[in-house]
Amino acid sequence: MAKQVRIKDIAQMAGVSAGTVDRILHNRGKVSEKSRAKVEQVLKEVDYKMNIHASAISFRKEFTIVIAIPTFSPGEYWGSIRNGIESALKEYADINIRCIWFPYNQFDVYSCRSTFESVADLSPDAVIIGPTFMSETLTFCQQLDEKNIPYVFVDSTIDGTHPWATFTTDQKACGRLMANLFHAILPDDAEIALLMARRIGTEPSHNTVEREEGFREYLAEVGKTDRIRKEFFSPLTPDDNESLSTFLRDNPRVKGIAILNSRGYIIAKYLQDNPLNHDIRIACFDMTVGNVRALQERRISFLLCQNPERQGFEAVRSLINCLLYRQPEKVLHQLMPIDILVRENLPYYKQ
Amino acid sequence: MAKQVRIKDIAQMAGVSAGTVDRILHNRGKVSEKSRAKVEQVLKEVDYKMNIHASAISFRKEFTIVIAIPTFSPGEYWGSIRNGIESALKEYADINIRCIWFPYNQFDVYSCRSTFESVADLSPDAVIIGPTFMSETLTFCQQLDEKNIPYVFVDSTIDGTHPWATFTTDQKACGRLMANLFHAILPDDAEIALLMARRIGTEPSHNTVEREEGFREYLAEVGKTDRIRKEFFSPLTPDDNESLSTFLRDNPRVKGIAILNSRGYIIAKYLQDNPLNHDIRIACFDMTVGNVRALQERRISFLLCQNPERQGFEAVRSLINCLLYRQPEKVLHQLMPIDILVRENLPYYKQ
DNA sequence: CTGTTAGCGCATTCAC
DNA sequence: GTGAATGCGCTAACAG
Repeated sequence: MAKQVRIKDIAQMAGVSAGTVDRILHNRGKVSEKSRAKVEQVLKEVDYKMNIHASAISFRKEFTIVIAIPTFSPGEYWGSIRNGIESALKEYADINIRCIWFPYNQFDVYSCRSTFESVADLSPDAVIIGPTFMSETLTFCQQLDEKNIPYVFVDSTIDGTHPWATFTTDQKACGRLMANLFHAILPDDAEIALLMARRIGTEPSHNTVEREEGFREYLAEVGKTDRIRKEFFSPLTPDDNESLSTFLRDNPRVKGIAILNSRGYIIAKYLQDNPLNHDIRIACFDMTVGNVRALQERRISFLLCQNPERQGFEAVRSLINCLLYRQPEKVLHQLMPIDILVRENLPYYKQ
Repeated sequence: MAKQVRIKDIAQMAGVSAGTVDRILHNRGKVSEKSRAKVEQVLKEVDYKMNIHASAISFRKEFTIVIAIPTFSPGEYWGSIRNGIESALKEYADINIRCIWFPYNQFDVYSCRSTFESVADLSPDAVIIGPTFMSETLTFCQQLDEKNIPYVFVDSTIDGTHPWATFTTDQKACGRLMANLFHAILPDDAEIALLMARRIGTEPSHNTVEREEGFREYLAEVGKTDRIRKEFFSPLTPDDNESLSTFLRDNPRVKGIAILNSRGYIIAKYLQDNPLNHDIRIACFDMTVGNVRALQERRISFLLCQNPERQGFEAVRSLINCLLYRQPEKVLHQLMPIDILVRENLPYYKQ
């Protein structure tokens, strides 16, 4: 195994000093054309890989990174993202990172707007954004672009921005996957209910729309579009879902219920309280506490998970790469794996 | 955010020198009871976390670690473990690790025995073992124990040994999961074929036995033990599976085929060449190239994957922790998550 | 047994 | 523009 090449070695080979090589590697400071040419020649010949430990240790600057994601109740999706971020901060505790949380209310545009404004005023070294409002995020990112502050997205992306990296899930693929599962588990003549959470005063979320697209696309491919029965329910007043009873009574061939967000446990609860005389399989998204319990008790059959912890973790990791090493990531837009959870493999995903 | 506590700080607080603190932290060298007590008192009060970068950088010793796992053809299970090991070595390139591969033939006891003997003679700093032969591994580990050489297991464990860590899958849970899936996807009156690969001159592998146990256990729990139809096939001569044809003809209610190892693609190929007049769903283990292709082409419905890359990666990682920091791992016996792969989420797992 | 000291590879500062 | 010098936190060798 060849010995690692050091800055000093490169300097010697190029007949300059270590300082000059450093200036070229990180393009900071002025360097004469002659030196630059010589060093770049050497760099082409040898495979220089910086020693990240040495780099980290002699890097004394403190970074401020701001995390602007929606607020959440314990055990919810955004909580997992936060967990991922925090475990990354712990892992990289040796690097001097000051981290400021700027949560905003994802159901209140004004909250989002004012949060983003304060962040922009603060001029941090980098930002992690969990976007929900499109135009607000766009404006925000333009400000960051102007100030040359790098930012990364978690959960989803906003078009027209220039993030350093994104860590998201392919929502359409999620929808396709959900359809794939139901197609696999249900008898040929069964119908599938697509239960959508009713949102007051807002359109359905971007994620949900994309998932439905994928869901329908897959079923169209296998020639089963006519099996879909779409219906709405109220996630906030679960007991008051009389329409759901009617719907299920009127559609006795519905053998599967797909919920394209994390509210499956509500339907599972409803069915537990108002049992039918035949089996119905439920699938939904995200390892929230409610869903996990329902999965354990077999009231939910499948859970699709988009690795939120990992999204948070990787977001921090990539920003550290950006700030410390200014190395362009190889994968700028990383799509998380979509985990399928059933009761039997659930225990191995906790942690 | 509180500033990191350094060895120097602890030394000052305890009224000793940095050298003494270092000796206590890593219990090397002799320390008086008095000093030890004082330092340990301080350590209890402050939350010391070593700066891994500083540690890594001043660590100049070269480690030799031996990797003793079965040989494999490209794209096979053990190849993924190797990939994981290599990507860990790349990630930790700054640490001076010399790594020697000692592959052995998992179908030849003598190969295993002689390989293990050479490794023991070599006296490396640490060993990664992919065990297949029980008593040979046991003897080997005893030798390592005597020489005080740490070792970790990947894939599976051997009882009676004292590994530093293990990275395996709960094979019984794998079997349960497989049963769970078939239970979910098949109509109530369907039967499930349990196809076992015939091995010449040896008993079925330990993994397979445990998986079958789990498989039967689950079906027993849901009262469907009588749905299992067990049968053997020859993985080495796939075209010569006349008995398979007979079996499937005689058991027309078999709607699912469970294969408890990675040879599902062979059955899928067989069914492609000898089509039946009804649908049969196939599920098996591991993301080998053959299985991945069959999954893409919908000839296999489900693949269960035990994260072999991660096993390899974590094995290296834990050994580095052991050798460098002598920190006991919090999780010594780590069970990998069991991923369920279908055609639609497959793309997001390549990498 | 203990304290002191010389690096590890890199970032940064300061003379030249 | 450039090179030399200093220090980051830790390990290891050495002198007492």
